Amino acid sequence: MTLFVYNSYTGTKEAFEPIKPDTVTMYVCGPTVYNRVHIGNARPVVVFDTLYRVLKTLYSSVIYARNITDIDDKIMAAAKAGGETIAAISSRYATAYFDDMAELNNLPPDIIPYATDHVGEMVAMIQTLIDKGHAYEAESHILFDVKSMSGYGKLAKRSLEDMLAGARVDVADYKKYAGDFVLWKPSTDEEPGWDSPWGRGRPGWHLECSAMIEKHLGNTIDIHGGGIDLQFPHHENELAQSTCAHDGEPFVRYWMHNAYINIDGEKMSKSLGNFRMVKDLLDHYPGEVLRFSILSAHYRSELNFSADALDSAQKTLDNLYGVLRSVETTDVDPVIELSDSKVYKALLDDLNTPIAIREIHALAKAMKSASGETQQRLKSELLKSAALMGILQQDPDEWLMVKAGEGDLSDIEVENQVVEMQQARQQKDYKHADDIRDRLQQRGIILTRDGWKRG
RNA sequence: GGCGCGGUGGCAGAGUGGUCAUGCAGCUGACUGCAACUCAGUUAACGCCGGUUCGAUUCCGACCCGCGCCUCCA
Repeated sequence: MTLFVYNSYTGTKEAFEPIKPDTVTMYVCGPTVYNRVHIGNARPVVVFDTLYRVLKTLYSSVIYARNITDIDDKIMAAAKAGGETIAAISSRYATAYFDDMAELNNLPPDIIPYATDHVGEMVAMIQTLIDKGHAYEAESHILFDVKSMSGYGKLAKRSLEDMLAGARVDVADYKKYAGDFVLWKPSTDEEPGWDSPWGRGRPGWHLECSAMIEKHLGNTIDIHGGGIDLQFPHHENELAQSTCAHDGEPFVRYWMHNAYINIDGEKMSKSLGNFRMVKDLLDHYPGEVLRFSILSAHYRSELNFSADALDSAQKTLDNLYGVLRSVETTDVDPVIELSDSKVYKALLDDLNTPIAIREIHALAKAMKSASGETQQRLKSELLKSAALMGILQQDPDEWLMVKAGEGDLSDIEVENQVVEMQQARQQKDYKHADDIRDRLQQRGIILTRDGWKRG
């Protein structure tokens, strides 16, 4: 089986082939930790987590690194505003980030490098770039000399001249060329800083990824992922730094970028208030609903988040879990060849998760009408292929009974009410029975053929 | 101003030069004391205008609309 991925660098879908036959190296840009993360930040995590799961089925070793940017002017501003150190701020929000991502069923990466742990490596890379004639010092800043690199702009597929022609931003006058970007900048005494050959200062944003990739994954990696917004300038500049520091060695074999999540702010705020942070969404929906919503669109398409879409995702998962619950699992777990799975096949085609989800529905439908061994085989295939996307792995009973933000009536109280209602029905005391039903409904209890559920 | 992306049924969202996406919602039927749940079935789309073609939602061009990026500040 071959994985195909869309390579942003070449603009085409390509058969994936790692440098080493059995090992894949993947790096995904993580967050700058100065606040709770936005749902948009969750998309690359969910997308590349899915890719990570798929890669693990194909290669014996997959090394996945996702960084934490813990030095940045935004963090400095937040620290100053709150009277805290940047370490306190970044550590608090990094922990919150890990919690949020875990709620969305994301596997932890193998390596989580922190920028502040790699200042030495960054300084070394700057020195290399200076020595090789790709960087220069100006007014205590070290700048990357864009003109020293041929092919700059190739990842973003734009001409530098075009971009600069239309730029609306003032250019710092110490730059030799307007396109040059900062590798190192000076810190005042009050600002966080590290000693360097060029004085006390701090690194430019793009540098950390180059330095950490070099240290943990090598000069050339297989996959580099992140949001499309990072393509330029962040990834373009990473590419420039790393390539120039390594005398033109290839930096990344496959660049992958996910599109944005759009939020209809007005609509959202009407129904659910401030809705953009993952944490806030988790107050209204289980993490798996958010994950399912993210995966319901192809990662390279823009995705619309709305209360409608999330409610629909919730309903869809409820239905799928309901089907799973209706089919009891026997002791025998049939051996399933993933290679026969249409879900797997869809994922191998550049992570076509909408098709994969369609095939999950097809499996569920087939499973319902099947019986015996066939049914068990279908159930196993359904569960194993859904696991590739990190969904449908919970106990269906728990999923259907317990939902985020519910739970003021205990299970036993509900049971008692249901029994009382059934008795009233048998005695044809329909008024009493309907009263109980209405009361349960108001508390979010839905009666079903074989019992009840919260919803 | 420069460069680029997108407009699919009520909503979300795939895909294809000529038979189905799929899900949620809706509708019809079964079940029910009536409902709900469940089950079976079903309606409905391809921004606008030209062109290519036997045939275009799918290819080409113009137009309209929406969106993104333009360099420490995703």
